[in-house]
Amino acid sequence: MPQTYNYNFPHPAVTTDIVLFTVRDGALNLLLVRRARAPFAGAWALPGGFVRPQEDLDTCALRELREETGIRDVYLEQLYTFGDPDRDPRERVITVAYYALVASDGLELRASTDAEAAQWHAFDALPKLAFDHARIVRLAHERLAAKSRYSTLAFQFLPRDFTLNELQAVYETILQKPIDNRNFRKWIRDTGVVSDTGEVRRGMRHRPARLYRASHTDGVAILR
Amino acid sequence: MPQTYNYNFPHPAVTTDIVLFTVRDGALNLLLVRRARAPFAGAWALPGGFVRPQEDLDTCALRELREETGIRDVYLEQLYTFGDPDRDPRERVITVAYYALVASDGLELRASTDAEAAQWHAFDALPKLAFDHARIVRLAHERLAAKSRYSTLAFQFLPRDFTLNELQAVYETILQKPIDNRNFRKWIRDTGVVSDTGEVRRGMRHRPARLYRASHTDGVAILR
DNA sequence: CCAAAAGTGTTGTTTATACACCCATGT
DNA sequence: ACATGGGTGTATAAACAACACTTTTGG
Repeated sequence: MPQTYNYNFPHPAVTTDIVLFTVRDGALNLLLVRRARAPFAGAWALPGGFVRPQEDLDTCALRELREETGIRDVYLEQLYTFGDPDRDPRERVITVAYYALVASDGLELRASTDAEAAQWHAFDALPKLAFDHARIVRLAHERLAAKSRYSTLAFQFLPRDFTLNELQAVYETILQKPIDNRNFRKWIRDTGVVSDTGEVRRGMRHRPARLYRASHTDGVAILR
Repeated sequence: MPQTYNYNFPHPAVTTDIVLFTVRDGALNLLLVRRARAPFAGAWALPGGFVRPQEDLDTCALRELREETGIRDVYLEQLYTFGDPDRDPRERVITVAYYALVASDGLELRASTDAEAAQWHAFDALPKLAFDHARIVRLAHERLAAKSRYSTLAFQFLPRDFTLNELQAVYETILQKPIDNRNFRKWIRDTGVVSDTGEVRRGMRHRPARLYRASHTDGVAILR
């Protein structure tokens, strides 16, 4: 006989959903999982799931990401809480949405043999999404673009060491517009958020690029 | 026999809490209610309460404000969701925090005879607050100050018609620092967010001040 | 020597800051 | 007439935007 949990007034279910971004081959991508069960069986959805009784919201988001995609060590930030009474046809489900950023280099998705496989999708060619997830994705992207303008958020898409042109390419991808590279280099250097490692990246068939890394140890610095 | 609500996995309770700001006599104030029941009986707390099954989160916040304080027609915006498993000693309670702004002129609090009276408190002389409400208040104030710099949020503290010096005083209150008034007037006029009503405020024992009102019909405009 | 990306300065424009006096009214 | 807050301009500094050529490497 299954255990039940009883309350003397109605309680909604609470989930976290995560919009995980990365930049791969110069395109903004995000991670979706294919739903195995109804509702929206077979549709693509954001990774996420129910909050456990003794679990912090951030912890829940990280756990769900790890369980559904095998990915850990992401930059994670709360986005917004969606609580439309009818957003899930089964029962009242309030979702605390997060967005997360991860560098794509050396990133392995969990073996994707089963039906609940996680896959990267190009941001500008997304499939139809389950629930109100399209709305969540839209808001996450707005926040990503807005916050990139005044913080080092975008650094999270790159490995520890990177060239300034790689960083610029990330900004161009996020903001969806070209940036003047002299102005970009001046800006990024004047803010003091990168330090020259002294190393260069060789082996390309052109002039080697200096390697930089973020000056701040971890997290995201706010500029201006 | 009381009705119970049964689920086959644990569900947290969900509340909304509202940090309602106003500016009264040149000071930033916020509305607190005194708790009648345990936990924290007798302590001051943010107005708020449980989300009903068929109720949107925003609607819940507005309803709780109305019920506990009699106040309606506020500017309301979601702030952050707090879900520390131990933030409420009774059971797991996740709260979706909001902040709200209201003009203080002609504002009547609900009759405050009972123990659950709502009262305005000066922001820089707040009593100890119940739960994690002090943390919520701190975040709300940071957001208020930050967003005032690039939006017309602060207009919400004033009635429809106002003088530029009244508006400046509101900004000085929020930002906690003096502003040069020639620069302020230039800024606010160049952004085009106010229009001259042609009216003036007379009866003061000094030169009458021109009255302005927000150019945008309602809501908050983003500048820059 | 060629292709490819790395790297570098100057100028004009816009935006932010600092600062002090006259004006219109009510009493 | 005087006290009170309302109202105005200019000069300097800082931030931002536009723009094109030289350098270094690998093949």
